[in-house]
Order: sequence, then structure tokens, then C-alpha cells
Amino acid sequence: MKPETNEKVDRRVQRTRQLLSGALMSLIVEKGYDAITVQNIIDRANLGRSTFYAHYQDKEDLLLRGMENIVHSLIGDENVARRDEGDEGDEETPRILSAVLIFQHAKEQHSLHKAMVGGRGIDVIIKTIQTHLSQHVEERIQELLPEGQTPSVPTQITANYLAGTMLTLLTWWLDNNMPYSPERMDEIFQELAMPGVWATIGVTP
Amino acid sequence: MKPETNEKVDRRVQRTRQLLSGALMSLIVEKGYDAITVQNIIDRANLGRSTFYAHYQDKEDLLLRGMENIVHSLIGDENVARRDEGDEGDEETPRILSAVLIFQHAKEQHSLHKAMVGGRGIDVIIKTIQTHLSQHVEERIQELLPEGQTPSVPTQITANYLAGTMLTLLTWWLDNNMPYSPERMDEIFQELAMPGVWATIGVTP
DNA sequence: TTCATTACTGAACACTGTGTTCGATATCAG
DNA sequence: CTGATATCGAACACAGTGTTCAGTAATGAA
Repeated sequence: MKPETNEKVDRRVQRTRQLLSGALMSLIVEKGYDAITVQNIIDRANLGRSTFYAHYQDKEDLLLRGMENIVHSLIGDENVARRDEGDEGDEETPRILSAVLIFQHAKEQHSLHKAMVGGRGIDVIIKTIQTHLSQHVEERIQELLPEGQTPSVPTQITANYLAGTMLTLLTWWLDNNMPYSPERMDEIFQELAMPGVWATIGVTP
Repeated sequence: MKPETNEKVDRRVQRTRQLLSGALMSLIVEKGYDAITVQNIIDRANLGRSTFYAHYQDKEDLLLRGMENIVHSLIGDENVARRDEGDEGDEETPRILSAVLIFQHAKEQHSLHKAMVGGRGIDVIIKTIQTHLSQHVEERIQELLPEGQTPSVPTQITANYLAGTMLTLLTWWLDNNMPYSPERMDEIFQELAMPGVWATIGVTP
């Protein structure tokens, strides 16, 4: 409702939201999303029941509103908002999606990642990540596409395919206790997933 | 007949299980798995509450035990148990996974498919399908692998990748109201996913 | 047909978790 | 200081779960 003026939020509100969000995150790692009750959350955060419902509709609402942060903390901001460029230096192989960053990040915070996307992950989270990644990839493809050329497969599908493959590999890797290095996983990703993409967009790296 | 095998189940038992399973399936299509209560199921099946709990632990138990049928009805028996062979005739392009059958099947029963794997699907079902498909694919890859050759990527990963890609595409297709024909989707699948696979196993189709 | 066995019935119950309400209390900004 | 706003927490109504048990019905074997 209020664009900018609304910066006069009571300090208590910010603190409350942060406590709730933090409580949820730590509980997710500990016992998994499904097993968490609202009572657990407010106990952990030391807040009253009605306070919780004054801020969020339910457990899922809390999860969803904290999603931005979660996605960043899962995938890494570098990847999420990689409008930057870089890749300069060597032109040799353009990168559409740098799997290595994601796998490295997952290794650092593997408890969180495992709770979120491994095993019985939280499907809302997975879908969101998939959507973000997919969008990011689609933009990258558009950039790489030669002038006026039409790929043999709609870019939306290709983007979706790449994002999905990324998550499939990540999930497998986490479920199997990270048996290869992030660098190796990136190699595998590039080797399995990319040839088809290069062919469809008519670029030979 | 089976002398010893404990197949002497009361006809009522079979009928009961079938009613419950059928009730669950129709309810899934109607309102989605999450929204279903045990009460809904027994109302639809016209059975008593205690009868339900005499057979199954809970809603998920019912789902899991009926899974075999479900997976078959989703993927199509031809694909699930494709130990057959065929593929004779033309040797031209060996098929590891025939996506066209799956997409065709999904089109015929798209309400069920959508409820199961589209949008907010049932993750237990998706995981199960992924596992079955992945196993099937791994066997096919082993068959195609030239004598004594070691692929550059572990076959388990490749199989997982292919099954995951299949499901990613299928989900996208269902979520977007099947904008292309099953045949076209199969083409896309072969074009995007397979080149990397051929490269890693050292086969050029 | 008879009859012991096995399966289904359905109401009652205890239990867990949800989401709301409201008066009392604490903390805010000005 | 003061009025506005946020939190507290107990109490409540509600929905769904899973169990129990005495009564009833169907089954299959003799």
C-alpha cells in the first residue's frame, strides 16, 4: 500500500519477523518442514501465539515471505542476480549456467540445502528455485543467440530443461552425500546437459 | 492354484481395498491430494472408519500401497516393464527412453497426470516415478555400452539425469496445457537431452 | 444348512494442532 | 507524558486423526 513512506515500521515488528523467520529456518534443518508446528516456532522465537498470527497467516505464509532470502542463501546471490558479467578474460566457452557456484554453495551449507531440496524437500522452495533459475537461464540464452536466429527448440523449454537438470543433479548429489567435488559435478553438468543446448541454438562453443 | 501362498484373502478384503484405492484416486483428481481427509475417502467408498484403519495406517499408506498400479497407469506398462525388446526392424537410432509413449499416455489421462505430477504434484509419487524410470534407463544404458568401455560419467548419474529431464519436460508440458504434440515433445527430448548422453558413453547414433 | 471365523460398522473418545478473540501489559515515536 | 501500536497469553471453537469396542453381517468349510 504505501510505497516509500512505510519505512516507519516499529522496531519491534522487524525484530519479531526476524525471530520467526530464523526460528523456522533452524527448525527446518533440525526436524524438517513438515514436522514443524506453529507452537514450535513461537517457542523457539519466544513469542506469543497471537503475535505469530498478527504477522503471518500460517506456517507456509511465513516460509513464502522469507523466500527471497532463502533462495539467495541457497543458490547464492552471485548466481541469482548474475547480471554482472565477468566471463571476460577467456572467451573460450560461454557459460549459460555456472553449476560450480551452486554446488560449492550447497557444500558449504549442506544441512540447509539437504533440508530444502534433498530427500523429501520442500516443494514450494524447489519450484521457486526452478522458476528463478529458469528465468535467469532464458535471459542468458537470448543474449547468446545469434542475430535473428530462431532456435529449433523454444527457449522457454530449453531454459526449463537446464534449470531442471541442475536441480536434478543437485538433489541426487545431496541425497548421495556429495560423492564428487563441486568442480566435477559442474563438469558432468556441462558434459551431459549442454551439447543438446548448443545444437538447438546453433552455437558451437 | 496356490496351496501354500497366503492368497486365501476374503473377497470382502479385496473389494474394500479396491474401493478405498479408487476413492482416493478420484478424489485426487477432484480436489488434490492435500485437501483429502480420511473422512472423504470412506464417505466416497461407503465404508466405516475403523475399516479404513484396519487396512491402512493412514492416507499416505493407502497411496503408497496402491503405487504400483498408479505408476503403471501414469507411465504406461509398456515403458515400465519394457524388457521386451522390439526396436528390431530399424537399427538406426537406438532408444534409451521413449518419451513419446509417456507423453501420449499423459495426454489420454491428463487430469490424473496433472494432479499427480503437475503444479503442486504429489512428491512421493514423483520420486517413485523418477526412481523407476532411472532404474529402467540405467539398464538400457548398460546394454548399449560397448564392450568393456567405461563412460566418462557414471551411468547412475546419466540415468538419473535422463529420468529427471523426462519428468521436468512432462511437468512443464502439463503445467502449460500441453502446447505441443507428444511426438514433438519426444523430438525435443531427444534433441536436448540425448547428445550429451551419446558423447559420454562413446556411442554415435 | 449350520456354524465358527473373519470382516465391517459406527459411535464414542482422547488427542494434537489450528486459527481467533480479547483484556492486560509493554514499548514505541513525538 | 501521552496516545498509538505491538505483544502477551490464556481461553475457546473447530477440524482432523487414530483407537476402541460391542454389535452385526458375510464368508467358506463341514
